[in-house]
Amino acid sequence: MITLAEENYLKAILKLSKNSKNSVSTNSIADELDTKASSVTDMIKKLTDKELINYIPYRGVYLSESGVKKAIEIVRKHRLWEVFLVTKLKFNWDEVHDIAEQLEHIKSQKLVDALDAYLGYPQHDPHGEPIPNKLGKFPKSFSKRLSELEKGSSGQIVGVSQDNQSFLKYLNSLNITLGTSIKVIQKIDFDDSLEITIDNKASHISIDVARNLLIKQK
Amino acid sequence: MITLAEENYLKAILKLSKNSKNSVSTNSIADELDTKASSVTDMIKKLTDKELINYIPYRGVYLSESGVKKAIEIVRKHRLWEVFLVTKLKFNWDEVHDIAEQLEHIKSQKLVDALDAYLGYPQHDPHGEPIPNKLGKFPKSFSKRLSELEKGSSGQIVGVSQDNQSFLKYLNSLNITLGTSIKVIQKIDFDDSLEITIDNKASHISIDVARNLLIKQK
DNA sequence: TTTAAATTTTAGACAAATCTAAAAATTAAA
DNA sequence: TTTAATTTTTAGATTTGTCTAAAATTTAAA
Repeated sequence: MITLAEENYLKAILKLSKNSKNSVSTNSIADELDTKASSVTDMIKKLTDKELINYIPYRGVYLSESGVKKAIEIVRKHRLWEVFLVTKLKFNWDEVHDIAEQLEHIKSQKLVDALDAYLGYPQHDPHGEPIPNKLGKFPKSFSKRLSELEKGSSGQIVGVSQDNQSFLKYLNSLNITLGTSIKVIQKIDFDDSLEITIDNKASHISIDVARNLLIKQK
Repeated sequence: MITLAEENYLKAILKLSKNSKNSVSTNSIADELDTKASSVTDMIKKLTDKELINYIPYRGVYLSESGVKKAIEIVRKHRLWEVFLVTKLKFNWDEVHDIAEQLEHIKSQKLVDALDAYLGYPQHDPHGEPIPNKLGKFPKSFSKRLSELEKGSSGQIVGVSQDNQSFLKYLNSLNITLGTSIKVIQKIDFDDSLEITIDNKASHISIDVARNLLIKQK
C-alpha cells in the first residue's frame, strides 16, 4: 500500500523531472515539498524499497516505470477533480488547488473513471494543463511557453503550468486568464523580463512568470 | 487541527451514543473501530485534551458540544458524498460506503456547501439516512424500525441504518430496497426473529436485521 | 590541486497512532 | 461479602514521517 506522504513525493519528483530532464536532487524535492533534505533522504529509501524510484546516493533519483505510472494517476485525479470543482460546483480557477490536493488521494479506480465519464473526458484542467487518460497518456500540446516567444510575436494563453493560488491571483490582477491575447513588445536582456501588451495595455512580467504561461501562436 | 483518526473516533462515539443514550464504553468503541481497548484509551486522552469529549476513567465517554458538532459535520459530508456518487456518478447503493469513508475527511467548508447546493439540498442519503443541514439539524423522521412493528401490520421501507456492503448485499438478495412493501406475518418469541412477506413472498429475518430497517407504516 | 562551500546522508530524537502484556478497577457471582 | 470474571488503564514497544545537528561526499573556487 502506498501512503499519502509517498504519493506526494512521487508527484513532486514527476513535476521536477519534467523541468530538468536529469535526475532529481534531494534539495529540489525538499524545496518543492517544503520539508528538510534529511526527511527527503529518509523517504527516498522507502520509495526505493518499494521500487517506485531509482536512487544512487549523492546522485539524485528518478521515477521507475511503476513510479511514473503511480505519479501520473495522481496528476490525473488532481486535474479531474479541479474540472469537477470549476465546471460543476462553480469554483473559480484560483480556488481549486488546495481542495484537489486532498481529493487526489482518494483511492478508487472506479470513482476516477466514473468522474472522468461524468465530466465528458476532459483533456485539460481549468488551468489548461493536460489531463492524462486512463492509460496514462497525455493529450498532444501545440503550445509554447511565453518565455520562448520572439519579440514582436503574439498568441493566446491556453494554459498555466502552476496552479497555486498566489500565482493565479497575480495573473488575475494582470487580466491574464485562459484565452487572453498577449503580444511580446520587448525582451529585457538584463533580467530576461518581458514587456507585453494585453488589449493594447502594456505590462511588465518576469521571466519566471513567462515560463509558466502556455501560449498558442497565431 | 483535528486528525483523520480523531475524526473517526468522534463519528464512532456519535453512532454509539445514538444506540445507547448512556455514556459510551471503551470496549464498544474498540469494537466499532476494529481496534484494541488500549488504543481507545490512548485516543480518549487526546480527544479529552482537545475538549471534544468528556471522560471519566473506567466510566466511559460522551461527546462535548464541539465534539457533537464536529461529528455531525463528518456524517453530513459522508452522506452528501454518497448522494453524489449514486445520483451523479451512478454508483449502486451498496458500493458507496467505502469511498464516502474517504471523502468525508476532505476539509473545505465551501466544498461541502457547494456540493449540498449542487445536489439540491437532499434530506436523505441513498440508504434513507437523514442528512443534517449546514447548521447540524437533522430532518424530522416519521419512520419506525421494522423490529417495532406489530404482527399483522405493514409498511414501506424508507431507510436502513447500516450502510456497509455486506448488509446491503444481503438486503438485495431478499429483494429489499428503498420503497419495498413489507408485512409482518409472525414474530418468533424464541429469538425475536420475524416472518415477513415481500410481494406476497415469505421470508424470515433476524431481529438484528429488522432493527436496521426503517419503515413507514401505511 | 588543495581548500572552501554546498549538498547530501547519518545518527539520534520526537509526535502520532497503534500494539501486547500486565496491572488496576469495576461488576457479577457464589 | 468475598471471590472470580470482565473491563479498563498503564507501561513499554513499534512504525511512519518528520526534525536538528553533525558527518560524509561532491562541487566549485582559489
